[in-house]
Formats: sequence, structure tokens, C-alpha cells
Amino acid sequence: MARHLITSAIPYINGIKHLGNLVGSQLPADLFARYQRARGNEVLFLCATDEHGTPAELAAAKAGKPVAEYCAEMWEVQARIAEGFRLSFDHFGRSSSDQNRKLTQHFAARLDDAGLIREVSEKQMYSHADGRFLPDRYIEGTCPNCGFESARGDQCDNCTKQLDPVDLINPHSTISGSTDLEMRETKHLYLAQSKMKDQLEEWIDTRDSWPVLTTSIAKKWLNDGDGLQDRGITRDLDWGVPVMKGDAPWPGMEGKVFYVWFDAPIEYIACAQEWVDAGKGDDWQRWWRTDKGAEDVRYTQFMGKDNVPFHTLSFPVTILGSGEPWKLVDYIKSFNYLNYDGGQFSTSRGRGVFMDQALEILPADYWRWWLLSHAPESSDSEFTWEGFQQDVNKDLSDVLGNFISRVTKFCRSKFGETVPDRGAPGPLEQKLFKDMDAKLTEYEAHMDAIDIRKAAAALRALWVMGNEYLQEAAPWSTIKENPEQAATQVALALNLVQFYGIISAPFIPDAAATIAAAMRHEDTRWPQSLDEALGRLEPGHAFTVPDNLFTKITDDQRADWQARFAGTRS
RNA sequence: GGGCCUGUAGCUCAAUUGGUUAGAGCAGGGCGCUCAUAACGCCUUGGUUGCGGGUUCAAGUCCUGCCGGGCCUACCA
Repeated sequence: MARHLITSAIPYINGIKHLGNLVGSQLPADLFARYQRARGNEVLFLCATDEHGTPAELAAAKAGKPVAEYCAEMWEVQARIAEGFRLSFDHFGRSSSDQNRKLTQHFAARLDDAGLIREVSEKQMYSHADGRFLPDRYIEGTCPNCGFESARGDQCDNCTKQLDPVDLINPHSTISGSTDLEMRETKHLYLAQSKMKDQLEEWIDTRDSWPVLTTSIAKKWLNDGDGLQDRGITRDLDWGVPVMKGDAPWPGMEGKVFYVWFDAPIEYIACAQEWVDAGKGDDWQRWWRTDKGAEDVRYTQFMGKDNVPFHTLSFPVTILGSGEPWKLVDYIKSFNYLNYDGGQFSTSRGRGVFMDQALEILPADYWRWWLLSHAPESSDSEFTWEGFQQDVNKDLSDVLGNFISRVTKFCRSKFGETVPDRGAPGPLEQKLFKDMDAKLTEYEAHMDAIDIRKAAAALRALWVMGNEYLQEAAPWSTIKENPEQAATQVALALNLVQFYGIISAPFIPDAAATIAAAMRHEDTRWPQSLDEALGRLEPGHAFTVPDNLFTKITDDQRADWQARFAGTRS
């Protein structure tokens, strides 16, 4: 039995994520986790909230709450929405956990012992009115290059010139508007990534068939300009993991915290500890320590393309640099972005559909199916309401839902709600078995390779085969001349229904559960062969006709939603 | 500016890594079926592969120059 450690990029705490965020990490990770479990493999699937950093502090201030309280509440909100989408995390942790604090401090100590941490004294913009150092992008002013008045301290949005906050004319804080700013000396810890450049590059070069997107981004960072740069891993903030060297104070670093991008990936490990401490498991080290049972684990990470540098470079430096036998990632599945109706999803402008809103208007399966079957794997992809309505109605209602409906209702009217007696398969059935066997193999191959759109297409093709078979077998005709043959055909078709529930479960778990309940057969073992899988419902087995699995999206609904989500989120 | 990705049918995407006549789904058109959610099946229209050069027996695929879209560019996370 293979063992799969699966992590999704951890969503930031300051608000509810949109569908683009969902399809870029959590949802495909869940698909893979569900599939591997269904195949009978051992899976540990982890996700968490990423809670530290300036944006969290500001969001909390805006909500008028202490940041810890704000984060605790938002964690609840995100956890509930994740359940709504049926994201099957074994544990949904928090980067602010004690476990992560200790582990982050531990890694920092190990890295320092290995000579991979250096102190750097630098000047940063301090705002007296805000009482804090400000990241460059929280400072705005007039661009010295083009005169644009809302240029950010890191880059001018108008002329795209790279800036330094001191370059700005009339700089002010975007938080308070204050112009009472000064450059202050401050000391920070830097992770000496450059020392490990060769080791990193060798590691990346030996990774097998990673997505182009993943390796090209990593290579760029490794070789661009002067090569891989060292990176500041501390910040002057209150909210975060206090800078400590293991259990000991870090002289000169009092009052500082680690940078979120240092502690966030470490949460992948800490989350496994949280999983154990929550009583859900009893040994996290056999997933994370190659000296304690993790050498046969296959570790797969899922993330949007913006997260790739941290997962291919910084986090591996943390792991490798520690000199301890932690499990390194085996495969990084990265995604492009999902656009919304000709533009980008926008959190700030409320453009697009957010996870909570999506669940308010339609069940999770609709979103799961559409998003996964259109996952932005090779390039950015696009959500339009027309496309969504058409695809979901056709695939889920017409092809799959209607198949289940026509089969179960036909059987009920002619044979009652039990599986009828079944004779030997004829040529038509043998051909079906052969074709489906090939398509199932293809489906499994795509799922194994995490080729999501191709997997969805193969699954849909399997659904279509049921309709093709029914059309050709035409039990509504054969029943007039040859009731035994009709019975055989219907018994097979009922088994197809059951079979579809099992193989579709990773994509549409709720519908799969409904099918299993209706067929009164909770056996979800993955098919060993078509013969075996299509023989599980035996003659005489009772079932019930389910309600229509998927109601169609009407034109009125579509128009309504289109208008509702076009602009500002209320 | 630099780097990477991308451009294939009205729409969303394929094309075994240079190999026959560029394929699917949706949408459109025709026929069939009547079990079913006006569903299903079969057939079918539709392409100068963004544009111009080049390499090659052979180019959607490689090179080059334009044009368009996107992302990243290290202090948002």
C-alpha cells in the first residue's frame, strides 16, 4: 500500500477566498487525496490557515478585534467553508499554533548552527502615526518617474518602474494616510539561500517530470541576475512567531517575529503534529521523518504559481539546511489562474464568486465538477456564467444525472425496485466491458499523473458509454419480445449506476454518496476489473429511485448571478 | 526593461514531444429513439494552427522577427 502525504498551499487568514484560490490548490489537492484513498492507499492530507503578517494585523484592526481573536474567528469561517466544499483534510491547522511556533524556532536554531543565518542591519520606513514599520507596498506617493500619484513603495502601478519608498515624492502611509514617516535602522535575520544554490539546483534538476510551470519559475529565481538571493526571514511586527533560537532568546532580535513565508511552510509539518495532538492520529513522524518511517512516503504539494518560489527554494533550504532527515517534496503540482468573465477575480473589488457565496447558490458538487474539469493547468482559464451553466447542465444533469434517472425509473416501472435476474452477457455487453475497461485505465492513468482536466474528460466519457449502451440495448424495446434479455440489460445498467458512484466520488462526493445510498450499497472499493465492479449488485438486491441528482441551472438564475457577482461585493 | 508561459473550430481545450487527412466536448444543422431531468443516440457543418520569414523529405510542434494575452521580477501573502 502506497503512502501519500498531500498538502495544499495554506490560504491566508484575512478573508474568504474566491473560486480562483480554491481551484489553484485546495480543490485539486482534495481530488488527489480522495482518489488515493479510494485506491486503498494511505493518505495524510493537510491544510491550514496562514495567519501571520501585516495584512492580518490590519484586517483585525479594521474589524476592531485583537488579532488573535480575529484569526480564531476567521479560521472557523474558513474551516466551515472547507467542509461545505467537502475538502477532506485530515486536519485543518493554524500556522499560529504552538506546534508551529516551536518548530519554526527549532528550524531557525538549526539553520543558524549550520551557518545559514546572518544578521543584516538595514533601514526601513517607520510610521509614527501607525506605530509600526511599513512594508514598501503600504507606502504610497507620487512616482518620481512618471508623476503617477498613487505609486506604491515597491513599484509604480502606472509605469511599472521598480521603486524604493524613499524615491517617492510626498510619501504617506496607506493605512493612516500619515506623512510622518522616517527611515529607521533595524536589524534582521537573513536566510543564506545563496550558499545552497548548487545543492538546490541539483535537487530540482533531478526531480522527475515536474510541471514546466514549476521548474521554470524555480530556475528563474536560481539563475536570474546575480543568482539566488538571501532572504530576510524576520519582521518588525507583534503578530507572528517570536524570533527565538530554539528555546533560547536571540540577542538583538527582541520584539521581532519570523516572516510569514518562513513559518508558513513549516506549518505543513506542524500541522501533522496538530493532527496527532487533536487525537486524529498517533504518529506524525512516520510521515515527515525519513529516519522514522517516512522514507516510503510520496509527498505531493499543490499550489498556485505565485507560491512556487517559496516551495521550490526557501522551504527546501529550510529543510536541507537543517541537516535533519525531514521529508522533501516529491512532486509539486502548480496551477495558473482562473479568470472571471474577461478579467481577474478581485478580492478588493469584490469581483467574481467567493467561496461562501458559491455555496449559497449551488451545492458543492456543481463547483467541484466545473472547476476541476477546467483546472488552469496549462494556462490561465476562464470562468463565464454561460459556460458554467452549459457545462454543468450537460455533464451533470443530462449525461450523468439523467442516466441514473432513466435506468432506475425504467427498472422500477417494469421490474420493481430490485435488481432483476441477469443472464449471460451478449456481444453488446462484452464490447461495453472492453471499451469501459480501456477508458477506466485511461482515467486512472490521468488521476495518477494528476492530469486533472484529462481525468475529468475520461470520467465523462465513461458516463457517456452508459447512455450509448442503453440506446443500443434499448430495454424498452427488448422487454416486449424478450423480457429476460431486458432484465439482463437493466441489471447491468443498475450496476453501471453503482459503478459511476464509486469512480466519480473524488470529483463529486455528495452525488456519489447519494448514489450509494439509493442503490443501498455502501461498498466503495475501487473497481478491480469491470467484470467484478459491474457484478456487485446481484439479482434480488433492493434499491430506491433517487431524486434527480442535479437540477439544472435556469437562464433566469444565470442572469441573476451574472448581475450579482459582476461588481462590488456587498 | 528582463525572464517565463500562452495564441489551434463561434466557445473551452487536445494533438503520443518533428511524422499520414490537426482531434474532442459544448454551441449550430439533420435524422433516430421514447426508458429518462425537452433528456439520450447517430450523422454532420465548422480550421491558411495570431502574422511574416527560415530549417527540414516532413512544422501546430524547431529557429527568427513582429502582434496580442498572462504571470513573475525577491518588502503583499
